Amino acid sequence: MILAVLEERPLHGYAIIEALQARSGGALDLPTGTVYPALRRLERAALLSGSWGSVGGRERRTYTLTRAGRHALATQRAEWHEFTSVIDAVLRPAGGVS
Amino acid sequence: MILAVLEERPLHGYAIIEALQARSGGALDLPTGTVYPALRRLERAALLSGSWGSVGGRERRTYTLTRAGRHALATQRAEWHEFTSVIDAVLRPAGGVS
DNA sequence: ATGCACATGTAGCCTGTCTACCTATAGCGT
DNA sequence: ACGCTATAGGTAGACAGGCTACATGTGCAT
Repeated sequence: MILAVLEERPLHGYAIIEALQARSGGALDLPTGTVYPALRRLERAALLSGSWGSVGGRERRTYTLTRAGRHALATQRAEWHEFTSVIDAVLRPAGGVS
Repeated sequence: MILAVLEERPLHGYAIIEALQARSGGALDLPTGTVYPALRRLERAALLSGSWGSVGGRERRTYTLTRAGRHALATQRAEWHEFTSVIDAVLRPAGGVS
């Protein structure tokens, strides 16, 4: 999901959290203790590149999707759809029309 | 998913694993170290009731959905659909037709 | 007799989310 | 001037749950 919100444009951590809230219609409210470590992991995995910048006196770390990140996003979107298909198949009500 | 496969009829642990494989078209192959502890948790939560029985000399623990289990299944199916909707909304490609 | 499918189970590792904290600045109202 | 709130980034430790690996034993076919 982080990769997805960064697809449009680079954002800093706090803005990523707000973007996730917005896109989910308020359903998601990921705490910073979840997002910041996740960003570190994604950066370590080279899917994001982060850079410090001072904007309006504020220190911001802005993250941008790398080429590998875009590729990973596409792959993981496909995996997500495959995953939900499998779960849906298992969860389908037993009540066959048979 | 375990609750879902038990909806049709009671099954023992090994058969639950096979049912999950079958329903998922082979995509799922949950190891016993995942399923058996899960069955314990579900039983402790009173969503399943298990009973030992000797079938063909084999000791089998057959699990049946409780009334609470059926209720939980319905609830969790709804939660799953809501959950995937939220994720899908976040993952949707940014490329709006706008 | 050997090995495979059936059948149940535990121990411990590992990952990742969450709660709870800490730090610091900008802008606003009083 | 002072405090509050939103903005901004971060860590530590608790906790849950899936997975690997291991342990045990039966029925049946070759």
